[in-house]
Amino acid sequence: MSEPAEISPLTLSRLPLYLRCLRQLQEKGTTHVSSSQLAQQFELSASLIRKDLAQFGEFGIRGTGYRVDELVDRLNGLLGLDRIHKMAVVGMGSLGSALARYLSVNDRPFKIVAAFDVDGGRVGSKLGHLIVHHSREIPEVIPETGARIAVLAVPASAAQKCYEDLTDSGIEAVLNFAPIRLKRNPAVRTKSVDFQIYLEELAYFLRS
Amino acid sequence: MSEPAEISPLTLSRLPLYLRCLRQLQEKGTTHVSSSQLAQQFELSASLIRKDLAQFGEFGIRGTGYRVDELVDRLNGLLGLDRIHKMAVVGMGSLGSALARYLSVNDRPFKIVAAFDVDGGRVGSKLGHLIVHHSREIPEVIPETGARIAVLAVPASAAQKCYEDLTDSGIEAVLNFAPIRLKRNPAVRTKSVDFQIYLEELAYFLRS
DNA sequence: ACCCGCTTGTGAACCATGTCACAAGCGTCT
DNA sequence: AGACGCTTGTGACATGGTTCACAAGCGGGT
Repeated sequence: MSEPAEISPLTLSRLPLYLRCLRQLQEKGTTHVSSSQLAQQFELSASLIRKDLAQFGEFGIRGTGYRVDELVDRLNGLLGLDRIHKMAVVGMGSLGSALARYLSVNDRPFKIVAAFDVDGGRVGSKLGHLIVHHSREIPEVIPETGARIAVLAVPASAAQKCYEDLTDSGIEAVLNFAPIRLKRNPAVRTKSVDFQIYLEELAYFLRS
Repeated sequence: MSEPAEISPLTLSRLPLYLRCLRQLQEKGTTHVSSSQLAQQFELSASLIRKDLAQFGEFGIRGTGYRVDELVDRLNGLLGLDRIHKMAVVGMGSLGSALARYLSVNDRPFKIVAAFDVDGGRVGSKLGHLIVHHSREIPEVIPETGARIAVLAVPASAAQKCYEDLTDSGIEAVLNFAPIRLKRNPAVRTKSVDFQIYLEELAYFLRS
């Protein structure tokens, strides 16, 4: 079809999934894969996968399927995973530290370039070869480091303030883990991950 | 209307949000609230909130709004948050430990009653006043403790095996943090939280 | 007792998403 | 070269969710 006008959010959420699966196939040496093979990997319908992929041009080969290498490259480019993404982590409590470790490993193109906290015991300490800054230094340090993504792992009471400091400092995307509904800056892509709410959703199914 | 036939998943995901906001209002001493007041707290439309709430009977008062106390009680009951929910945590790495701390605090009705890992250095250690068991003991310990919810925080390579052990042991709901697409047991409510994928989604918006 | 303002509950229109079914097209085998 | 099997790309349909608009109804003030 035409060029990526605007990917629908649900399609977008599946692309990284496809990509992950394709990389596994790539490592196994598989060169081609059909939509129905992909479909049974995840629990999705083959036609949905085809529709998702067809939005970015026709790179399937009828009768054969998709070339794994080509699809990986294309999706990587589409998602912007062919560049390095610099991230800042705010809040170095147990969750923030775990996330820092968790998100920067692997061959992923996400690198942590700054860390912040307000706790005197943690400010100045080391995260790998990074120094933990005080959160009040966000406005200076963020532009210096060039971070564009921030991971927010502070207590709910501090989250809104930190969020605003970050967005004011030029951060363009935020992944929030504080259990609070942020008042969003519309210019900044903001995604919230709220464990408490997930648990409460699960609890609903256990009211037997 | 009639009794909770089956709540749609999107409605369900908003109910905990409402509840959290309502509890805050309750603490501030607010007795009544209108759908439009709630709407501007989150970024939702008032009519959506009314539709969500109207599914469980009419407890709004026309001209006035909703009674906060009543709504809190009703939603609490609906989500099953008026009982204690026993949870098991599997994988006590940095993420698992952080989650354990994070999810069991507060006045929330979720209590951790068992913890598991495979690492010799961690098995036998203490989590609060709990002992960390070896994961191979899942089939015995889960039924003993009566846990119905499990939090999976193990490496991707171990996740499917652990998931199956858990569901075979009577676990009824799983919150998975391993970066992998689980082959699900249809009898078990399974929710996956995948940080890597969230980051990749955000990266898409940064391909300037 | 009545009126008036405000807010709910809800049917209908609108939109997004996913499913189905099938024509178009590639590759292979004879 | 031609026919066949398989798989994609895609239009038409079905489903589910949200917004809109408004009648119904509560409560306070006169």
